[in-house]
Amino acid sequence: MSNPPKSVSEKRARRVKLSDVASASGVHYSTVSRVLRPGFKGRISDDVAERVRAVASELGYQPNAVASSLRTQSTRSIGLIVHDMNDPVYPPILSGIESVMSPDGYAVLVGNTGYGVDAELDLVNRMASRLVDGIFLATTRLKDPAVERCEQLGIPLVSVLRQTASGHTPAVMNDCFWGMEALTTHIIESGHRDIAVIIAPQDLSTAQERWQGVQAAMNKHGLSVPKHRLAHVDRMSMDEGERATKALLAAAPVSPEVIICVNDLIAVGAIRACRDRGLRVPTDISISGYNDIPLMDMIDPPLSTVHIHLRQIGKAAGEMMLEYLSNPDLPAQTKRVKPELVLRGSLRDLKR
Amino acid sequence: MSNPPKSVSEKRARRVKLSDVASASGVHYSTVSRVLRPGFKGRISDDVAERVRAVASELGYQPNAVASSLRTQSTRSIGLIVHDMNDPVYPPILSGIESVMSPDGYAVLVGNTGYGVDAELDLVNRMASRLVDGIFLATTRLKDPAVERCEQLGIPLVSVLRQTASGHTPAVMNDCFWGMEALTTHIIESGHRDIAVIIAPQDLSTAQERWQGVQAAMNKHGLSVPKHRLAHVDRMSMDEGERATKALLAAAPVSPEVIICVNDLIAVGAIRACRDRGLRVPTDISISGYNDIPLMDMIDPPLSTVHIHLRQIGKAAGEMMLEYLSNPDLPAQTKRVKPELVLRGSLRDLKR
DNA sequence: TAAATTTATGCAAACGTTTGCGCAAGCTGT
DNA sequence: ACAGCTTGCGCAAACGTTTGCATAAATTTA
Repeated sequence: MSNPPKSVSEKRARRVKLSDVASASGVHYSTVSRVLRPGFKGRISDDVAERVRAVASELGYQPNAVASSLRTQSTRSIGLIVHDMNDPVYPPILSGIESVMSPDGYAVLVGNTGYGVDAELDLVNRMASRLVDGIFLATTRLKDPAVERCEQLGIPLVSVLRQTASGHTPAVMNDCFWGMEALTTHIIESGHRDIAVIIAPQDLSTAQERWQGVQAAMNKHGLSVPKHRLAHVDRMSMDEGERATKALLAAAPVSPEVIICVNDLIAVGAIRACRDRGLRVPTDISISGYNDIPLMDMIDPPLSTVHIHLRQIGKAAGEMMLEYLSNPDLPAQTKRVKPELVLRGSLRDLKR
Repeated sequence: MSNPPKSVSEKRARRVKLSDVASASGVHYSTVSRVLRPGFKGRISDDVAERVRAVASELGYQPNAVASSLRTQSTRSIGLIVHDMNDPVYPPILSGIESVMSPDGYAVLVGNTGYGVDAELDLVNRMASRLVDGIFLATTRLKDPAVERCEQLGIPLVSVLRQTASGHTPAVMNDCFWGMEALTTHIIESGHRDIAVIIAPQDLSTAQERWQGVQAAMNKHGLSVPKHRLAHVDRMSMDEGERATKALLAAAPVSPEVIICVNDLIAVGAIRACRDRGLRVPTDISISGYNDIPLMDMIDPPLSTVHIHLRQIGKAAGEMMLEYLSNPDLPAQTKRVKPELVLRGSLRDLKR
């Protein structure tokens, strides 16, 4: 019946609050608030302000952001939703965003969807519940329920890397069409004709644009990709690239001259699969990637790819978010950042 | 180009709150709270509960986490402090943490210190201000003001990868001493005698243990590292590795047989620097890393290194945090996870 | 059938800020 | 000296929950 005596738990140290500072300096706590609130000017005499500030720092006062948020309806926190932080494209974006938002006092809440569309919507709801001031969505699908939900809730949204079909979402993207068309053109001009392609789900604008870029370049040269030279991956990982490449190599008796991969990780998987099949890269088969993630210059062979300015895109997205936060009625704008061709050793020149 | 559906002065949509649901279902809002609060059992009749739930979902009610946090003094959010998310060791840790904390409703706030100790303390303060329920510190120094601050504030802390000098901090670490000693022993047993080492700042337990591991193995074989075979890096990046290696190669007329690097990124930089100097790896010089980050099996030459179970460490850290959150009086425990030697092509066997 | 107990709900006080409003002083100008 | 202004600060009401306590109704017990 008798309860065991409650253990002498050292409670979470009592935080000093406004009223503590107030009584210690002999003023009302609203005065303390006015003194300490950044960007509050005038209205309080200098000597009082100074005294309050002294007491506050002596007592080690730190504002309670939760209480402040409840009152001001702004949490100074923003969400970043990605497929999987383990994909090396995302950390530089996070860095970029942080570098512009953090100085303004924003904290970043990251969420991984694991490529799930339900998880994505769930994350938006959870972040909305936490009253984030805005959301960066890097998983934007051409038709995306998460985007609709944000609009419905009135949460400022900036789409990163990708864009919706309507194009009505504020977004900072890489120019994937341009990049992939340029890369494909280079490949064709190096003499390749039997071209295989590994593409990603076409409900992502990045995947769609890259595939369209390939097709545009090939059309321009009177070429096209036959069905047996086309493979699909569900997500961006080396394993998926390996699997798709094996399917590709098994689909026809003779292997293609080159495999254009939607992304570097896929390309690395492709290199692995080719080696497994005894094919030398690029002697027997050429391979290209996209993104130019770190280490692509160090692998064997060094990967020819398209360099995306990820950090710059992150910074631009952060700046765009700041704009929308200060002016919610701004019309949606899309910024496209041009990538750069990076030619290394994984592509053979058949002309020589 | 059509214009976006411009809604008139689209304010942030008014959130439906408890009292809305209450008046719509004809009960007091406290009743609604009791019905909706997860884990509240009994006390409310089934028909009322059902009606309230129906109204709530019809109105799309989502609790205001900020208000809830203010009342309950718990934000269900935790902080993760790292040096730099661009270092590939951190994303798997984040994944691991998220995989165990997210199902319990915790959100993760990430902060990058950029290797700054002031930034670290600042991050702790900012997170404390936001009332995070706990902090994962992956930047723990042997003597760390941030750790002290957390203790002082009573914020549950789990140190990840590293440990303080006292060892009194809850922590999940890799057994760096064991790993580096094993690797070094292997290197010595492969016939290497002229061994160079690139180490990191010794105020980090990881760096310290690895260096001690090297020394222990060498002592056991009657060897030691002369001053001109020792180089230092300030942070973990390829550039730093390249710089340190160049210093190493310039410090003596004859190059060492092997360079043991504190970390994979440093090793990659070392490979680059050696190539720059016209040295072939591993024919002319051997190189080893530590961590086994992704792609280390694909670079040229494939890197011999020590594999850390990063995701597993993240999960263990998450579980430990959950324990401390539910029982703050638990004594500090340190969990060490054993790594694995991964031998690939970057290490030459001088015995054959 | 009254008393005692249980059950289901309402009431109102927190949680720690921010901020509009009001009111004393102190000042200015006539 | 007095009306009007300005300045500096206190007062108290929010913000949207959670939760101890009170209470009315329903049920059981004596």
